[in-house]
Amino acid sequence: MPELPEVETVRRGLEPVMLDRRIERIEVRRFDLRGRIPKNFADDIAGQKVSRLLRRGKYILAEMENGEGFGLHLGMSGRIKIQPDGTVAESPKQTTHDHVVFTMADKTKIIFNDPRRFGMLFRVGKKWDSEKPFSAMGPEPLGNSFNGPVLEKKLLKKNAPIKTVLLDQNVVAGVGNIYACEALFLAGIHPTKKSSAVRGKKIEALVRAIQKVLNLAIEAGGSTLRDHRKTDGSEGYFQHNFSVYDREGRTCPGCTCDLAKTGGIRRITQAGRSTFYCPRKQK
DNA sequence: CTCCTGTCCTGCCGGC
DNA sequence: TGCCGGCAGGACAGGA
Repeated sequence: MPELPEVETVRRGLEPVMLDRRIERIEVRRFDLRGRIPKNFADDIAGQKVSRLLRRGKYILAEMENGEGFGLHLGMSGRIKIQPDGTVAESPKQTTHDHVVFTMADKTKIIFNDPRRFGMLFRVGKKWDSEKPFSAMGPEPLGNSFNGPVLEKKLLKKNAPIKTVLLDQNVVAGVGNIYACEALFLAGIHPTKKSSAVRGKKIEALVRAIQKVLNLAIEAGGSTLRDHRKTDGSEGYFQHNFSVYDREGRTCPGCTCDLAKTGGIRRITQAGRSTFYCPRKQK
């Protein structure tokens, strides 16, 4: 589920309850998420104040007052639930996959829930930027270091289809299956086009398309297909603004095709993932 | 090295 | 209604 906009939505939801607040206690109920939560995780982190709350790609990073901290990845189905002290109890079904519970000094509970357990929770050092997943990670698409020339350099090195390459976090951070499809549609680029064959103005268009779709999705609170929720439990609504994703056989925005003739938006499989595109507008 | 496939895990949806 | 196969927003190992 969570791509950059969903993760950013969650990060923003965490700010008011976690930033500059002390974590009193951490209860890890299940350690066997992806990569396993380190045994000492709770002891290492609890008792400290959160001094910064960042996002890098699809990861949320919490930096503690001693400069170290932790990383959180929501995987496919991860959610963060925030419960003020005294919240009414949830049903067993809602709490079954509550794997980690952070209790803040003011007794607010921050719960990491993840049915599929593809999520990750791990420690990072002061120089997390030069550690494992982050050191090789591509630029932040909404930051200053993402532009045509930077993207072009990366795309030139690849022979895989452009859609597949956009999913590579070392090319650009935070883009996943939904927003790769949407950005390619906006830029008018066919998803099977070879990465290295996307050149010049198309690259500029792709940069703008990625930025546009991510910004719009953040404003909408992300896309809720099944799992994504804001930290208050409400849904994002960008899924209502999809141009092609999950719209096989339907028309794209502003479409003038005869659906009966064209069959509308197509769905193909690339590198094991569904790709949606408009064969008329994407070349 | 690059690229693709399979795998991790659970839940849900559609078809029969 | 009930069961079963297929599919899902991600990341990564391993094989070609």
